[in-house]
Amino acid sequence: MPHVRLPATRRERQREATYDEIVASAAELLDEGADLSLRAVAAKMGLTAPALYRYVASYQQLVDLVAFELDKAATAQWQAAAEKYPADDPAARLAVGCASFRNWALAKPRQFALVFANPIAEADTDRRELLTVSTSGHFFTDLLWQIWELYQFPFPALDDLDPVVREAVLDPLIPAKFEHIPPEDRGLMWIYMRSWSALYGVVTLESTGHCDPRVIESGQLFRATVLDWLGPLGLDAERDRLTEILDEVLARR
Amino acid sequence: MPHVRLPATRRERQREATYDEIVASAAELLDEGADLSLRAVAAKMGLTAPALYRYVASYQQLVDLVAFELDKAATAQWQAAAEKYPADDPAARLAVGCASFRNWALAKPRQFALVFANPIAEADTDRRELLTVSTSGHFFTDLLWQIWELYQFPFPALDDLDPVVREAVLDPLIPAKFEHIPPEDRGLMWIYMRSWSALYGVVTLESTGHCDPRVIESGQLFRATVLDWLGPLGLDAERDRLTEILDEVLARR
DNA sequence: ATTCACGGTAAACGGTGTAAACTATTCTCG
DNA sequence: CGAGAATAGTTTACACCGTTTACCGTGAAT
Repeated sequence: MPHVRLPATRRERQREATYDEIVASAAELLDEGADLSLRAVAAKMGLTAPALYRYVASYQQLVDLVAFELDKAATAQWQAAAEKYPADDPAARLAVGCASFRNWALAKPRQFALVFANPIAEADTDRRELLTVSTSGHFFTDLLWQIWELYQFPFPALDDLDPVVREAVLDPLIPAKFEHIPPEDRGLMWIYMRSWSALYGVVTLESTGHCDPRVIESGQLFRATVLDWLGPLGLDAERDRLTEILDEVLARR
Repeated sequence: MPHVRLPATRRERQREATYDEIVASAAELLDEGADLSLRAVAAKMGLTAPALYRYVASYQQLVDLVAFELDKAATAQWQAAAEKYPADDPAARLAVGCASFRNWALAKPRQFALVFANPIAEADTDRRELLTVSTSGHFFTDLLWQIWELYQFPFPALDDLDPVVREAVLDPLIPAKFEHIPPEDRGLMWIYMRSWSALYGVVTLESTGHCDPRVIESGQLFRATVLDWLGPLGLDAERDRLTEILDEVLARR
């Protein structure tokens, strides 16, 4: 029985494989330092450009597809690294996750830009929806939730939140595993948004190069930013241990 | 005497004017929502595309030129807004500056991406040099310096800094007015890098749209991020006043 | 067995950045 | 003043790009 994944018809399986080949070819292009283009992807697959339109409605959709899969693949990588620490040590896992995220962003700035710096118009609801299923978002929210379960750090009560923000944390439009968080604990999502903003900020600054290269090399800006969050996450007691873990992963780069 | 600016020869003046027309045309294009392209700029000027190569060696250089001028123009705007508060109130000026920066980034996301999210390879020394003269950087470092003169907030001693970082603050490769800061006070630059990283982070997150639109609309993420920096900048006593100023500017959007 | 959807092709359009060769104007210098 | 050089344009051409249209096999479904 040759590894049945879905009860898909033959044609459907073929189609799925073609999608895989599309993102594989795109990933190759990016790794080679070439720009991502519809025509180049088609050529690499031995297809003519218009053929790709059977799979993707526009160049933008190709980009979104590739971005989604790159995010997924990268997250799997961070997750694997994080799982060197046991499931009952989510703080260590988060430290590894953050540092791995940065390592990836610095190693593959073009891929990072594609996934995380790609402008998304407020009006474009389709592309917004794509955002909500981003794998990396789920990875980080889940870790934050586990840390809270263990360390019970404080977060704002719903009543203390701005009404608009309250709405946003109750029914998030951002990537997050929030379904299992009871509504009254959704203040946690605010902590998530704020910490993600901080992490996203340094990493974007460093990955796009709008920063002194020596500062990037030293990793101090990133390190300081992450360490500032240990307190708010109730991890003060773990400071030394987590710092060591962080430095170890950063050194791997 | 008709406004002599430089003892330039006739041709040089003509050339300068053409440069101005280039950035003006490019700015128009962006404001119209069209993409920036060499050919479109040329067409708008009534020129043929290759003619622009007399002024700019490549498309990338055109982008850099436009980015530089957009940054300059935008900074002038923030500065004008900030100067509604007196020179001896740099804290108020910084609050206005930060909020104006955000307002601009949200109002002109394409321009923001051009100036601040435009990837810069570490190797490209020419483009790196361009960064060091960016107007906005000078604006913010200057304000931070003035705030320090007035409030004397603490900053790390050179000896407490990572050696690589110490090098970077002593001889910065980033946009900053640092010449008048005595070497022993260059720890200030570290505070600048950290605070700029935080400001850049939220604003980029919001401007590129990788964020819940409702959270952007509320301004709470940005507000909270900025307010977190009042403490480190010695502005705790001014908290209420500065918050009011911040909210007033944010409401202008 | 016929129909029809699917996945591909070729050709074409308008757009992009860039290189080369050529030309007209204008400044500079002997 | 006139010759020569530098400057600022042109035309033409090339190789890409995304996208549309019309066309055509093959294979699945009725």
